[in-house]
Amino acid sequence: MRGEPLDAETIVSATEEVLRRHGPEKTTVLDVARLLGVSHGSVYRHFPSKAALREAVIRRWLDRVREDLVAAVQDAELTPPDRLRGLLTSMFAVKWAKAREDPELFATFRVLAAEHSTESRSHLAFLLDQIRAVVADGVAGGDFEPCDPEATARAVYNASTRFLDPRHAPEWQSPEIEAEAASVISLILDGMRAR
Amino acid sequence: MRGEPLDAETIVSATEEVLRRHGPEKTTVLDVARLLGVSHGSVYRHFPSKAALREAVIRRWLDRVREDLVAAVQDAELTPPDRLRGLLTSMFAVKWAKAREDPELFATFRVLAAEHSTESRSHLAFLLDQIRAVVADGVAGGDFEPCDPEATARAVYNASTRFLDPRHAPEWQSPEIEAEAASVISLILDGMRAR
DNA sequence: TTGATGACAGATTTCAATAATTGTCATCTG
DNA sequence: CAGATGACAATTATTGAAATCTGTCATCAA
Repeated sequence: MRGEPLDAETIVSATEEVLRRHGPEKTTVLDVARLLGVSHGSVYRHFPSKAALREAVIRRWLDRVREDLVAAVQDAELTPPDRLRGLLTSMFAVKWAKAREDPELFATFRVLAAEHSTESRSHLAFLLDQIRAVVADGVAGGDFEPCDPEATARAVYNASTRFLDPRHAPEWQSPEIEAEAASVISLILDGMRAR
Repeated sequence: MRGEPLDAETIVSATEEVLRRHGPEKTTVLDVARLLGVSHGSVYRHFPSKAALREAVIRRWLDRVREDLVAAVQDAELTPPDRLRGLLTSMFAVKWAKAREDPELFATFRVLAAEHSTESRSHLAFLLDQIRAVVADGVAGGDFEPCDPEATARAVYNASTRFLDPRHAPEWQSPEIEAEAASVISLILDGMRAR
């Protein structure tokens, strides 16, 4: 019924657009099909359920957050402490930027993320792994106190919860948030540095 | 219409009871009056609005949390680092206990606290002050690195968000939470200890 | 006089009927 | 045949009329 062939990617983009316009509660498969000019049956050819479609949307969103993060981290010839500071600062900045540029859309993705814990968990695993790698480097090179990098990475992440967890997004509007984050990062780094 | 005189305290207790039974969405002033065997007009003699009544409930609840915390902190002759560890551990334990013993009631109070930010803020100020006092002691006695106790207390609190903020209560069910909290506390203390 | 009452207006919530959505699938089209 | 369609049953959301609640206040009782 249309010129271009309908594929999953196109459907995901259309879904994102509908989500942007109507929010997570009011987007229906029918809306998505309408935007694409196809019947809703065609959408079900590519996704087995509405939940699967929403999951594809959140997966792509999280993929892009990871891309942004990788782009933001300049893996220069810095020492591990400086690299860890840079990594955390970038993690915060990437999330804060997303949350600030379009708070409603961010809230929408937060709902989707809460719905699909598998995707959220694998995103968390990625973040932890980024931290763990820098910690391991620092321990190996003697910049950090000896420790289990896995456990320490988790502690660092946990201490950063306020600056990373979307549930705290409202607080990210405050102008003080940058100073508070810097203060926590310094506290963490001081705790890890070799004596 | 009743033997005992109706006072604000009695009304607050009855409101707590109704909240416990019906949850925050479904408790009405009429329910409270019914439980007390008075007309709802009598409730309005003591509280100008339903919001004011709910605020009184959350104030008393937070008062009691503070009492529990003060009781839990043994101000023994410990060094400031050990006292800070004990303080944070107690703060976590008190909140976790409340959340675990009756999750629905805890969720109810969370709703009330979100409604009345003034009360929440003054509760936060209390917690920060407890931390600040120990930090100041430690800095004065040379146990901690020199720092601004006010700012450091805030950093310590921010790093503890995951273990203190009611929005994270679901995670407090996990058996790993104690180990994770201990790990973050150690990270924080290592960062503060004098070198 | 102090404190309780219940009628009342306006706002909010409930509930059942109505409409829309989800997911399936037999059918159609190129 | 690959891919799209829309009728359909089951589920979920919307709607609007009726019920309930909030907050006020004139009235009453002790």
